[in-house]
Amino acid sequence: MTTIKDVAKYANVSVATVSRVLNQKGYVSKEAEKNVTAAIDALNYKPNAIARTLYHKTSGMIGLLIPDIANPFFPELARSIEDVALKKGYTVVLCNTDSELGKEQQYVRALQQKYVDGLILATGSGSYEHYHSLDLPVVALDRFISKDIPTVVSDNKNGARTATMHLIEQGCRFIAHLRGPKGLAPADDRYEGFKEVVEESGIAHIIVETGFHIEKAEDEVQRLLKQHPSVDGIFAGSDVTAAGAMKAAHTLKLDIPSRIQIVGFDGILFGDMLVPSLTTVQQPIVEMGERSVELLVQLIEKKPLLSYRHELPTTMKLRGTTKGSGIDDKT
Amino acid sequence: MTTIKDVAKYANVSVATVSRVLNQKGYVSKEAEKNVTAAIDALNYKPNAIARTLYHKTSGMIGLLIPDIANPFFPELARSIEDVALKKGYTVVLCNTDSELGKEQQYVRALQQKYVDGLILATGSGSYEHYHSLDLPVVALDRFISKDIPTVVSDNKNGARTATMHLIEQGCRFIAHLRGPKGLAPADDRYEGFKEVVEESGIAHIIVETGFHIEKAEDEVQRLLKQHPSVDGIFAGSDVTAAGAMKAAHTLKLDIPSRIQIVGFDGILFGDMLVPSLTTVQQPIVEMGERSVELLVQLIEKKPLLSYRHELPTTMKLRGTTKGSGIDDKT
DNA sequence: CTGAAAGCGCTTACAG
DNA sequence: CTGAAAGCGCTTACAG
Repeated sequence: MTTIKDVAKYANVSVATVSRVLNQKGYVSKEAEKNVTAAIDALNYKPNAIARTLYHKTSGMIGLLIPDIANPFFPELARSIEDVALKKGYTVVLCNTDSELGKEQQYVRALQQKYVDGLILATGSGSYEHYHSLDLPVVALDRFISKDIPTVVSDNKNGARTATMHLIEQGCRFIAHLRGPKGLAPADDRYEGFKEVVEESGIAHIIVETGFHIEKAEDEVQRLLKQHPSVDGIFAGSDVTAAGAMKAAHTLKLDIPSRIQIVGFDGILFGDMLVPSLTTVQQPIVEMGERSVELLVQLIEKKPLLSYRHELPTTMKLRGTTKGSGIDDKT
Repeated sequence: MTTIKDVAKYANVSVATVSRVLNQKGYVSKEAEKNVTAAIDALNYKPNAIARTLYHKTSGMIGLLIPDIANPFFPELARSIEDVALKKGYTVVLCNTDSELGKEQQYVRALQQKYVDGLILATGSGSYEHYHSLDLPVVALDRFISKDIPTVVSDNKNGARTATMHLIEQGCRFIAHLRGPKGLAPADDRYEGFKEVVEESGIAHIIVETGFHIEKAEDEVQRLLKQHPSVDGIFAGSDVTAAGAMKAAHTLKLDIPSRIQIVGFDGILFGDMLVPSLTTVQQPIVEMGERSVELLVQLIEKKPLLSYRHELPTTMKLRGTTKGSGIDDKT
């Protein structure tokens, strides 16, 4: 690799002068600048980012900690984060933690040693104390960590309310909720929203613990529908568990949506690949990714934040697993 | 951050000695070692990876270039790559190129400036010349770049052969192939495998260009099935296009698999979430990721490679979209 | 406007 | 066995 020294020699100036034209700061004569630029071109010189990092203590890298990129909610999120980061000149290091504290700490340590400029946390082992002593900009995404850490979430509770009301409006009289992991704020909020609406309207309901696992959802829904044949609506805590519910309904030969209606949560791409396509609460996944990068960059640049909690609105996506959308409506 | 100097001062030795115990090389007295270790603990010292990188010209990072992490084939691949990399002490930088040469070059440049140790290329704009002048270890994954770049692919041709034969064995008499992008080696190989089998066996067939896009596949298959109602089997070039075919069949109220049978290619997770679950050619995704990291590390460590072409076997995954699997078989 | 020098935090010959 | 010194490739006060 050619270095700044080579360029300086070629242009007949000092390395300081080369550095000045590289960074467009300090005075440089037109003459010198021309020679340096020519030398850079001639030698195809690219400044060494590592040396710069060593001096500036800032690497232009951000760490993205997620549970598992193979979980279909995260690729879309990661994609939008990476896009914005690239635009802002940052590079993204991908870290799959499986929500294990050990892996999380291993990553954080490795990232800190590399002078990453900040972290986006979309994972949580449940214990977050160590992030406070981190002395590193951190943004929580789709998770709540603490009040002094900027948080980007979608409006899970209202999304859940809307979904539940939609099921009621479409005629459901006994609604099950497939509840995500207890203690995980988004799952808890969706549960709350569901509960509020069914209780306000006096609709029969039942809660099933499925986490966010498709197999678990499939098994539990099969059991549920056998035990309670009058269940005619399911509000799943995620699109993945909604897919599990659809499989269960299909196995029991219950038609969707005429016999049983299903609403998911997330709005990930594969919901549209299902048959019928999945009615769901669309999270603003792209905006969530964008906002979290923007906040992180503000933190990195030590600009003041207007707000520490960013709750983005969800939208109902009416498709084939509920009535009244015009699609797949067989009633 | 505490530095090696702080540790040296605390332990009453020189920085050289601290460095020696850090790297376990050179002679250090028991006494000195004890003091240094104690100082490291007391100060919670972590060596600065950037300074090390500057000296060694090796960063412990590898770049992963893929078209789009939101394309459901890549998350599983990225996950296995990241897992193996972590075990081997490497960190993965995620780069979505959209198969655009410009983005690709922008990334490669940024990564080189950061002294990444190597690149895994699972993307291709079609033009690869610039990788030869790169002077950086590179492995091609799911792509062929050139003979002197180690390549990891699955046995696409044989996988396609097996899939096609399976359709024939299950009684198909007119088979369509949804062909992936022309010029992309894996898509071309699958097409070749399909063509060989249908020609050997004299089965009626038709080729439809769908790329790897679900909407395109859905539209084209609808048109196809109207125009050629006797088509009773579809070999899709990917699981995503298979999902498109399933949607089309459903719209036309053609039962799967009794009226039309479908086989996908890839074996990504969501195939099992469909109803009926998708019969497909399973690529050894995890092994592909593992192998590519192993090869890259061998290259980085300048160890000799036994082979430059690694073709991993696929397996038929019999599920509900073809007959004879025992699942969803309604004939 | 420009260059010599110190420093970012390490590692490793080289002397001793 | 140990330390002083040079060097990895930059940047930026400081003098001039």
